[in-house]
Amino acid sequence: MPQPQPLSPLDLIPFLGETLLFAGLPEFQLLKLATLAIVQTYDKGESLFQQGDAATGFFIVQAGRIKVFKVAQDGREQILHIFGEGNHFAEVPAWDGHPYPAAAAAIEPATVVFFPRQPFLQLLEQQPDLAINLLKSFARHLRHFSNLVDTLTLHEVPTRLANYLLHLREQQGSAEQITLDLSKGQLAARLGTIPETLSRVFAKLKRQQLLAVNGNQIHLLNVEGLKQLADVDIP
Amino acid sequence: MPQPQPLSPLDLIPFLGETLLFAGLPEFQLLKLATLAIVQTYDKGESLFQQGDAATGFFIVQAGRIKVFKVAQDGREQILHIFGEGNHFAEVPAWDGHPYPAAAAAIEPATVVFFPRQPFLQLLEQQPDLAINLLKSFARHLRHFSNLVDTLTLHEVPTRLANYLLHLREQQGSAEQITLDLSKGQLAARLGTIPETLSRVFAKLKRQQLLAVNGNQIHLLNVEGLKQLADVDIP
DNA sequence: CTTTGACCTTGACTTAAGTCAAAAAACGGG
DNA sequence: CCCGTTTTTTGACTTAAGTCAAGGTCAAAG
Repeated sequence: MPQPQPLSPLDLIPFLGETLLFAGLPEFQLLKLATLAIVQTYDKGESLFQQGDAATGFFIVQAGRIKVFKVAQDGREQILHIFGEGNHFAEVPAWDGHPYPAAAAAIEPATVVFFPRQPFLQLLEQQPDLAINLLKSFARHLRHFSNLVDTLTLHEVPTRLANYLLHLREQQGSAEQITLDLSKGQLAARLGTIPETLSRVFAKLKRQQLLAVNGNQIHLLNVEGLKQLADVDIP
Repeated sequence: MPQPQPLSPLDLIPFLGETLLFAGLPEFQLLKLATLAIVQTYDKGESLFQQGDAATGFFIVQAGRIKVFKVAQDGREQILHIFGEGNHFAEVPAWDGHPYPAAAAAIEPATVVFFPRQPFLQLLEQQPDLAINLLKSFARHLRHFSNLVDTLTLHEVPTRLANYLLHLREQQGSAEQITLDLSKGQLAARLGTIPETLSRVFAKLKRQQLLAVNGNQIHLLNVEGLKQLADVDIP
């Protein structure tokens, strides 16, 4: 069960003002928002909502990370997106009122700010800026999805992994030593495969001297080779 | 090469007013739009733009159908979306100014209305209603994508085909006799597979007495069986 | 007609990746 | 520090779906 946090709305204002969604909103609106917000904490693995649940609102991550994912009947998971600090998600269901199209759960202990649907819609009417921010967010998500479909259907697992690792490398300052930001099991779900296969692909890349693995530490031995394998197109 | 059509702007107004994107706009705005619009016709197979092209504007389909798709280096295609009469597409690139993330081509002779980016952005600033319509459109696309990823990664080809056929059946009035709206080759690309595999899956479903195929006419012999195979979840 | 080209189907084969099972390694309390 | 749980790896096997190549079908064009 999520723990509602007794936290003063005032403490939330600076945080909200820095999120992309609420950037540029006047102070008094942020205050209103902050009073509506419900801060919740989740344990690792705990579920925020299931696919098909009625959409009651949307979320902003304050700490930790949340995965949004689809589940097959056989239990296999496909992660659609992982959201970290300052990211917001489930705005579409909050906005259009249809059920959540995917499930969400914490992949590590997390604190999120929940905004109920109705007040959010009201605010949206009063604040054209917010509509623009929402558009930006939707546009980002659409590009993400188009990229995801490309990756998952037109590339094989080694390519997807190489891609992922190279992105991670950039995020972490382009050194050859990188730290996985997901457990291997979760990484498999992110890449649209299963842990066994991921493990084998890591083994294969090791054999090819492309990288070395030590727990969640990956040493990229041959970045050029990985790039060739990844052979990305426009994201 | 697309043929720009010499068509009076006035003729376009009623059409534009009925599209979801421009629904509810005042007449004088529609007129402005109509003067900006460039009507183009494309032959079957002709390309509107390539993935990575600079986004110069967006499109509304007036007649025929357009596919938006990703291409792998080996030439394999994944269709992301098919747009028919009254549908609009590529609003994201037109809006955010980044390159088109996928390619577009006509799957049959088509007439589209092209709107250049800059005037569109100006109009958007003047018309908050348009921003709302755009949000609706983005939201629809996002749900479509989340569904697409689910289908492509969590279900096998026979399931995907059964799903497709059942949707088609609903569209066509729920009779057992349906007409494919795509060539089998394009259907394969839509379902994330190749023609050979699709052909074999059709053969398999025939063998299981689930359907009968005659060209683009499909007779659904056992709708319940297909539903079981499709075993859809929330779209 | 009959020829041409686009589209579709079929067969034989290969391959990427999933399944199942078990062992090994890593982790987190108590 | 040890024990039990979770995560990861490995092996043997299966399977869905892709590749390659050859025919077949059909309709429009000559």
